[in-house]
Amino acid sequence: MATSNISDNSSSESDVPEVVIQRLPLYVRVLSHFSSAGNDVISSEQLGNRLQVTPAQIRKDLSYFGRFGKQGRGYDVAMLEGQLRSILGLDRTWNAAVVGMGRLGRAVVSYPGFAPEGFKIVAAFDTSAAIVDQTISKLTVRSISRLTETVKSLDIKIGIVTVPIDHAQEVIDALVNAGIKSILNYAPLSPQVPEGVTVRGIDPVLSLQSMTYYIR
Amino acid sequence: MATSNISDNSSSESDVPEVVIQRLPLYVRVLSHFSSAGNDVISSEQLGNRLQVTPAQIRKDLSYFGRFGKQGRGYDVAMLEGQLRSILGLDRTWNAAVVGMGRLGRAVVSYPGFAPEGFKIVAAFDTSAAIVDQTISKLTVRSISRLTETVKSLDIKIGIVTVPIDHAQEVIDALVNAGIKSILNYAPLSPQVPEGVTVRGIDPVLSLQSMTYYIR
DNA sequence: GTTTGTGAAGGATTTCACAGCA
DNA sequence: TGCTGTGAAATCCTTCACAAAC
Repeated sequence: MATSNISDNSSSESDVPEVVIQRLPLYVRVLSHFSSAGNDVISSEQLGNRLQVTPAQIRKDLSYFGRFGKQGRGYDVAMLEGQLRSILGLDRTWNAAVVGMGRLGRAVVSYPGFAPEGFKIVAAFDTSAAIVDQTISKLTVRSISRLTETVKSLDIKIGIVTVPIDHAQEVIDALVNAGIKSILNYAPLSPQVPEGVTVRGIDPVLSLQSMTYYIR
Repeated sequence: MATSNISDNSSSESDVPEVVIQRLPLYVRVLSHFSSAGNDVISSEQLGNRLQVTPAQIRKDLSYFGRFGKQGRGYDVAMLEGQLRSILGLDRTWNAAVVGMGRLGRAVVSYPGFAPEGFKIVAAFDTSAAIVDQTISKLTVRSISRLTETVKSLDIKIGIVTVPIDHAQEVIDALVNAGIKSILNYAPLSPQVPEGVTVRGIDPVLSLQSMTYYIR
């Protein structure tokens, strides 16, 4: 986990390296800025400059999925963005559930950055009777006992864990039991998950702790 | 980022791979849990099990820094934790400044996870006259024009960027100009920084966008 | 002239496997 | 016996360099 803090337990990967998959969203982001700026063609060198990545790496990464460029010219910005979005599964919306409605969970459900990218938080869970049934950011908090049922009925594919560390593993187990295969984990812990479940950790302390090495 | 989303522009690295440095904080974390649980010896296999890392990798990682174990026995938990903390520079406190006191900045300054790990947020900055001079979580918000002066006077070594994307690069430039070498960036952008400055990005959307590949 | 796509080369990281020590 | 530390091997990832396409 850069920060990393990543755990991919997928079983039979096609054979695209995990690192490549993680760079694609960066490319999508730059392409979308580039097209907003009115450019409709981009070269691997221009794309690389924005991301401090070599042009060769970008071309190699893209070559895992097809031939998207034109020699002598570069890539059509809108087309490449569309292709990458489709490869990543970003050409649809994804429903997510947040578990843990303390300070952090509240911050997450009210974060305005998810929805524009197609990630919709459609349910919020907590154990505390004091919080269950409250309405937070238009979501009625549910008891965690209703997790599996809700995951099914609302077609939830992503779990976001914002509980304190001492309940994080059990919440992750519950999400896995409910059939969730993608988990965004804000708890400062490397959870155990079965094969086929992907966890990404968001852990600012871990990031700080590795940066200090370079300035100590 | 891994969570990825990392940019290390350090110049003359000793020659310890960056990935190794990023795993050390994970080891520290497990060691600290382990010692709270009352164990005083741990093997590379036990440590690896907790983190889904092979024992060989742990031993190899540690071997960059010295010989900390005892054959036939394992590692003294407290000793190893202390050594790793010292290697990472975690045996002291670090002062940090948050720039951008909107929703995200407020969440960051009130996050209780930094202080126990030795990261003290000692200053908060914003551009908006409406916010400057307000007190948020015991910090009086300062005008960004006082950045360099404050970095010096408060011995700030870490910058935390929580401004909107369209001001993020200029804020990062300002931090670099003020002499900051470690930046934790919450803005969804890969900033340009000179050599010798390390940036770690916290970017939940990017994490989600690479997970969907595996479930699409 | 420019820039892609890609085998081949190079470099980096991980894993193996075992000698050596407690 | 049990487990570390570490060269060597294996694997993985990045960069090179150039033929082909526009």
